[in-house]
Amino acid sequence: MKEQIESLLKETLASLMNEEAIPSCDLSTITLSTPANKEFGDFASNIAMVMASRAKRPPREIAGLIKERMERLTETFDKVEIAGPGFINFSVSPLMWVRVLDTVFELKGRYGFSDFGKGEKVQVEFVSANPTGPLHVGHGRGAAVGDTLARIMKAAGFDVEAEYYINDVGNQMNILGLSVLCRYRELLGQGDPFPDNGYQGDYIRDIAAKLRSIHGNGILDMGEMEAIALCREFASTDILGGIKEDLALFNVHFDNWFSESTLYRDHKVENTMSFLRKEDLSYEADGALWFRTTRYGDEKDRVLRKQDGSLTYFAPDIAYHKDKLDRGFGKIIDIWGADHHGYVPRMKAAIEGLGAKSDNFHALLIQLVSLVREGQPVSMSTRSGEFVTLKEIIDEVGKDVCRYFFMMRKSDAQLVFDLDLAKKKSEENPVYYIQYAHARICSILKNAASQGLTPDIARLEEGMLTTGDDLELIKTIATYPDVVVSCAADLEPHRISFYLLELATAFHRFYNRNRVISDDIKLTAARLILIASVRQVLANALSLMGIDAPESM
RNA sequence: GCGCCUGUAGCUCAGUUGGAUAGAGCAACGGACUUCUAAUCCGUAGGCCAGAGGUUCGAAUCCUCUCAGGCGCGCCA
Repeated sequence: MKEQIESLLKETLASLMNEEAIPSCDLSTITLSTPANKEFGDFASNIAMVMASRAKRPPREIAGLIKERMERLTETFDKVEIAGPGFINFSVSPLMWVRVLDTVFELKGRYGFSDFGKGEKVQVEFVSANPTGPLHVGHGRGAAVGDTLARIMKAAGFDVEAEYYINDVGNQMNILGLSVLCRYRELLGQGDPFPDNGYQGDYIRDIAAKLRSIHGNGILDMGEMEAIALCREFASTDILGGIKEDLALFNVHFDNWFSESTLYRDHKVENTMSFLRKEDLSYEADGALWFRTTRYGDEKDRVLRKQDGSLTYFAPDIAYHKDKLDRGFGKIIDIWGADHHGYVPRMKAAIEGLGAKSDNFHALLIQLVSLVREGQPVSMSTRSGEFVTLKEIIDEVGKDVCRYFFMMRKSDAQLVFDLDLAKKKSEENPVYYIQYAHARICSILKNAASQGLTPDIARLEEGMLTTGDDLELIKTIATYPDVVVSCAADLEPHRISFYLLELATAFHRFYNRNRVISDDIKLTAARLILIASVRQVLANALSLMGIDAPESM
């Protein structure tokens, strides 16, 4: 709806500009706002005030010209008014609003989809946890945000690929191998001291036990390097399998799993290094190799290859992002923990050095999650193996609650996850509030069906649903596509959770004040169409969040 | 010391990129079940948008400074 009105406004402005009645300006920057106060109509434009200074005429005079043209569109508008310093307020006619329901019925599960993204190739990379241990709560938030964002951007017309980057190279993998080997030897009565920097969690013992049941004590006879390598490969495969299971349980989907080791195998790291040297973006100093990131605004140059000859984490990461660019993504979105924010300028510099624009790259930073149980913080530290896994939380509170809670805040705000609240099946828990609205509607529809009544858009009579709560509900339904677009455009998927709350609230209010099934046959038919539309939109929005829409509760 | 994020009702947070009288939900208080699910609804109360300047028709939003909290400033990953 908003889009329709916007394009009408733009047409009007374009014709006024042609007549040189108003100064020309960039039409693409024009947007409508929705006034906080209902008395000001459905949409408002400040365009007259923006133009006033350049036109050297009072804003209300310019507003008058626009109003006069727009008013002629009597099918669309009930009234167009000038208010305050020069706002133009549009009240859309109820009949226009009601037509939104035709769209919902026509598009069904695809209502809310658009071609906003115009098929642009986008990659969202998220979670990307090292395969050295199970996913914990913090990964869960990244998973929920990333998966939801990917779904939203698909709906908004982008060509999206969700990717998981597997850091399966480097020292931490050897430490993993060594940790498993030690536990394995322990099982066989050989008590080597456990390494200080080893992975402490019990899952390491489980993996060691699996190795024993497969290999017996055969690994004891191997050379140290060979044994570690075997343990490393077995453990990372096993852990990655577990990660995949947890993500599936969480309804998180990836299109691609990208292994860091393939960057080396396919010489991409090497090629990227020589590319940088050729472009004079790297240089030798103090026995190390540096990237000139300062050329692109970083505060200091960064090391690519250390004095000892090994590469930093940054080096393969540049190769990885070069590979992303080579795959043709116009937007590269990385979802990182907020503690990596110092890494952003460096990566932006790398992107520019590789010949792309820094806007092609977006780092979405996810702030910390802290757990609270019975009012007390639950202590977590990865190093000691004392952490709460994602799976434990899902098992405790359920997938739906978990996903919703992770999306309740904008991602750069810290999140307190209250386990007691999450488990409450009451009004305090927004997930149940929303799902309850969906279930209620299903219940009414079932009830109606038992009386032979089914929602049929063809039987919607003109003039129905044009007032009061009915109209309010329709207006809320109508904003849904705008919400999806705004989430995608601003990379703020959390807004969808607030929209759901708003729609559920509007429905519950409607339900308590109005009857759907009544003696009034025409009104009943119309309201069945209305609530069926609400149900559809609830289901659509929930599905973008990967949350179920239950038919009964 | 430098940089980034945060600061909005008692609590937890929104605020559509600068718009009109700053909004929800909890908690508090008062109401609504013979009626399609009360896991719901209606009403009341609650504010110097951390503070001070500035930019303009107009600021919670942009700029500068101050204060408070969090996080980063490796040839770690």
